[in-house]
Amino acid sequence: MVDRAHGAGSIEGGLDPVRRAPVRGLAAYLQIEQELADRIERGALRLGERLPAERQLAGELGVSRMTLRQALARLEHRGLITRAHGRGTFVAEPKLLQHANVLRGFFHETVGQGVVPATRTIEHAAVYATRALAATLGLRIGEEVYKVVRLRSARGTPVVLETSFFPASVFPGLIDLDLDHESIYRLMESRYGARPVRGQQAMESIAAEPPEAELLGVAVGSPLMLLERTAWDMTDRPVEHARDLYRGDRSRFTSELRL
Amino acid sequence: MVDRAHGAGSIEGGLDPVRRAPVRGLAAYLQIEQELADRIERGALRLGERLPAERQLAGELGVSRMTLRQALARLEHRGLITRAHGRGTFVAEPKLLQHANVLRGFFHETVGQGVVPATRTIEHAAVYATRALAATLGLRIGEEVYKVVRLRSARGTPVVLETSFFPASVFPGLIDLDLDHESIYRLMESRYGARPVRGQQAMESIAAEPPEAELLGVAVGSPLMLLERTAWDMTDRPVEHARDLYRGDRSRFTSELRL
DNA sequence: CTCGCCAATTGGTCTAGACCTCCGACCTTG
DNA sequence: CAAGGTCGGAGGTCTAGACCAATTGGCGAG
Repeated sequence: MVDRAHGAGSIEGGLDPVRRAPVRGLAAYLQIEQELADRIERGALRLGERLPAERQLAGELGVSRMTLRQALARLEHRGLITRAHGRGTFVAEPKLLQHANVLRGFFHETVGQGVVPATRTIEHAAVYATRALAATLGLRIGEEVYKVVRLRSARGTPVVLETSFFPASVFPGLIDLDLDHESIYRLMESRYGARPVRGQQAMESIAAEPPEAELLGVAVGSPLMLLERTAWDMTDRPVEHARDLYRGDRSRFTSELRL
Repeated sequence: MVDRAHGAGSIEGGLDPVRRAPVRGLAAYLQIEQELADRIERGALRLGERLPAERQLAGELGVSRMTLRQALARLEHRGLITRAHGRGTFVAEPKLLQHANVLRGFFHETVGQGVVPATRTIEHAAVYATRALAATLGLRIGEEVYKVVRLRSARGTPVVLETSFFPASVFPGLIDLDLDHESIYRLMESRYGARPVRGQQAMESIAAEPPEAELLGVAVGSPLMLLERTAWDMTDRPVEHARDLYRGDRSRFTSELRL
């Protein structure tokens, strides 16, 4: 009954249409958002189905319409519902995509969608930082750096050739770990406590040169997407610089923009 | 005085701190959002500066606190302000290094940097929306759409071939205006009061086909960057869909990422 | 039967005020 | 002088009700 963060009023959650498991201390609109999101993602509310009108649903939940609308606004922003003036509120499709490489902000559509990419390590070695690499990673020239080249495939087709550089000073011994069966990013976090949280990237369209063309299984001169990126951890230490070559015919990068 | 979309009450905009240019028909919280966003981006509100308390600011604006909070929530989401429980609301970054193509979030490095691109209009006509275009712009199939194809060059070299579509219902008569000597985006704002504020884009690396190869001055099969984008205005109306083809050897797109 | 208008329904916006929690400055106290 | 409590101001949540605008379906007029 008293499952409020703060504020006046009370949640009753009376009827059946939406019955939250009361969570003490969580704001009413967040509880409602959570419950409705669960129902949608579980499929309890079918795609395209119309929700009860706002006034009615608010009544059933024992909250004011404005409070319910706060929850609905968040669900709409998440893409779980759509609202149409004069018509009603409808369940949208559960968008399960995204996140794996959230850092990129981009979503690589081909590899994405639940398809687990196969990874083949082409090369991994400790090398010495060149002038450009040292500048990028904030190191001195000649400092030790781990280089990892991996070919990732989806559904048996090579999609991207990733060449990554990690500063050895931040990840000592990383090169000796089992990189084939464990995500590098997971290892970064679990063993070194350094996780990329910020990045800068650049994209270019280039023609495939012989070495990468062969690995990616395309003709020399085919269009590739070159994605160069550098990532920093929470304390602004550079943790990775990478040069990724995506097959043009297997890759599409999307992003949202503001202003 | 009565510059309302709908709803009760009235905006007075009394004191000086925030004085909106009243726009008939635009919701109060959107007007406030716009005005505050402008001030922040113009630098009239300095970085880190504290805004007046919500109750005070709402009073000065002649709106209720809940209405003001709607505007503040949107500004916070856009990253223009930060709010701290018990402390206040503060101006975040002015993030205004980008200009003309700000919407893209990307900075087209080659064309960017002070170089004023020359624009040549290849085609401009009123056409009818195909199925795909209608879906993208939220129109009915066959509805009128303005198509504008422009070739932009920097330092005498063609760089990008832009094909844009604008819904005629939003910009009636746009096609008859002087698009060669006036920015389309400026016209959107000054004559129609619709400015893109949000976008979704996708990038692909493709090979040049004969028509665009000739216009861009590259060989057929050369790598190009295909950038498809759709933009919405503040009221979530689609205002543009574009398909841009950049020369791969003259373009590099950079972006910042979080998380 | 068709067209157009009207009314009910639904989401969109707004209000005025209430109580809660967090934060920080200030003051009291040991 | 340091520790701790108090209190005012800030944002966070919530309400009950009002009017506006888009949509839709039914009903009446032609």
